Order: sequence, then C-alpha cells, then structure tokens
Amino acid sequence: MPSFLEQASDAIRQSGGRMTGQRQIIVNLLESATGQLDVDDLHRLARKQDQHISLATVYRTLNVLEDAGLIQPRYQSPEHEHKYYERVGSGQVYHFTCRVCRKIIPFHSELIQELKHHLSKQLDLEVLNACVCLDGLCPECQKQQAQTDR
Amino acid sequence: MPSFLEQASDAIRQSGGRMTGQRQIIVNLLESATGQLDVDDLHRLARKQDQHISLATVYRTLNVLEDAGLIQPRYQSPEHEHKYYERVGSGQVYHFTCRVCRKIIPFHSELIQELKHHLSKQLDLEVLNACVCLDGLCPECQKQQAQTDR
DNA sequence: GTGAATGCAAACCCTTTGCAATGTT
DNA sequence: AACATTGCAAAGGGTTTGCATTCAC
Repeated sequence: MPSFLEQASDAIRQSGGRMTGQRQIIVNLLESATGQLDVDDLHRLARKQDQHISLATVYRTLNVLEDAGLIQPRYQSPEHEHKYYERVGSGQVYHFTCRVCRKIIPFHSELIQELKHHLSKQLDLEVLNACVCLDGLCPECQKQQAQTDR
Repeated sequence: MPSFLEQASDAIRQSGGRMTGQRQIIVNLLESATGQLDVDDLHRLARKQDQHISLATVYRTLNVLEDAGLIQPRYQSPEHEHKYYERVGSGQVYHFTCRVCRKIIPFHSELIQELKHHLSKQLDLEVLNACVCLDGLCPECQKQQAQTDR
C-alpha cells in the first residue's frame, strides 16, 4: 500500500503536474492529521516548515488534490461556517454543532451507510460523498434553556 | 393555525422589529414557494412586486427570519455551491447531485429521522436541523463512465 | 416623533487569478 | 530548455455594513 505522498505524487504526475516541496509539506500534513484541518490550519502548519509558503499555494494544492480525487472538503454544521479537508476514504466522522455554545460533538452512525445503500438500490445512485451536518442543542444548553424558560 | 405572514409579523414584533412592505413580499414568497428559493430568486421575484427592493434588504430580511427561527438555509450538494432558504418544518427533502452532469435528484428517507432519534437517545442531543447532501454518479453517468472505461 | 428599515455604495471575507520569477523534469 | 508552480498583489463573488433618507409604530 503506497503512502499518501506516493499516491499524491503519482496522481499529480499522471495529470502532467509536478511534485514540489510545498506540495509535499501540505500532503504530509493531510496524511498525518488526526483532526480536521482547514485552509488556515494548513497554511499555519506549513509555514513552520517553509516560512515563505503562501496562502495561494495552499489553496492551489488543495484544489489539485481535490481534482485528483484524493481529498474532499467537508463541513461540521448545517450553516457550513467551517470548511475543512480530509483524505477520501478516511473513517467518516460526522458532526453535531450546538447552536448556543458552538461546541462540536463528533459522532458516527451506520445509518448513513445504510442510507447510501438504500439510494443505490432504490434510485440506482452511486454515492461518492455524503455531507451530514446536524445542529441543535447539546445536553448542557438544553438544561440552561429549560431554566430560562421557567 | 396562523399564516406564515402572521407568524413572521409576530416574531419580528416580539423582538422589537417592524413588518414592512418589503418584508411582507419576501415572507409571502417563502410561504408560497413550491421549490427552493435562493437569494437571487427572492430578489428577482420580489422586484416584480416592488421595483426598488434592494438585494441588501433581501439579505437582511432573510437574516431576521432566520434569527427568529422561521426559516433555515439549506444546501443541495456536499460542495455547497447552492444555498437556498426554506421554512422550518417544511417537509424535508434532501438532494443528491451528480458530479458529472450536475443533475439534482431529490429524495426522502426515514433513516434521517431515525438518525436524529439515535442521537437524541444515545448522546442526549436535540437535533434542530440536519444537512444531508450527497453526490456521486447518477444512473446515466454511471453507464457513460463504464463505456469510457472500456 | 422616535427609532427601525431601506437603498445605495463601500467594505468585507474567503478564494481565485495574472504576472514575473523560480523550480522541476 | 520547456513549462508547471510559486509568491505577490490585485481581482472576484457573495454577503454585510455605514450612512442619510424613508417609513412603521
């Protein structure tokens, strides 16, 4: 199994592109990321390795990787205030955002997989990406709301 | 059951706001909308009733209604290229977007309701809004792809 | 009459793009 | 050497905002 960097190099070269130092840095950040990285995270982290890497380069690299089908943009709340990037096929974690305290609660559910299967069978759709973002009230803010309602 | 216009008037007044002619037009458009209206749709349609209504007013009105909890912004594809507005509680239709031909296929699924229940029971979350956007290949584009792969 | 809402234009934020310089192959 | 990529700064697109005027209450 090739590393993500190898995958990315191959994919980029295949389409006539080149693997540069800046791109390597960004690819490695995306590979090692435990969490979800947004453009500014990537820019900030990349600068630690290359002082002069520009935001434009981060954007361009992300677009190249997205076009190559290696990463996908994702969101955490229905308002889509936070866009981040993730490797395709990385274990899908979905997110619930509290409307009051903005806390983000990740969750996983087999129901989403089930939904994909249903659509495949019933409507003959091949689902490649699913955005499932929820929001509402977290347990703590539900309690607080109940109190102020009194 | 009060009309949407009455609901909106009440909610706006309750927060110290005022119901204006422009806001009435927009509220009525949102009520009678069969489909999904985006900002430009609303602006265009509103202009037919009031030549001089500005885009800023449409935006401000939508924000007021959203803050009042009467409408919600929604999206059709995971890329979130198209933002539209919908009354809260209106029959939830979700969307699948074909990556190739950009066709949009609406669908409904009880699995989403089930997901909300699961989260309520397991994590004690009160889900108020769910964004479920899928994309991939529609039946036609799957066939075409199979052909070019040959 | 008071203060909220409007229209306009300018400001904003995030993202993309044109261009000369640099780096990869 | 050819040409893709970079950094910079400027341009873009969609949304918000400051201000004087208008309008709802």
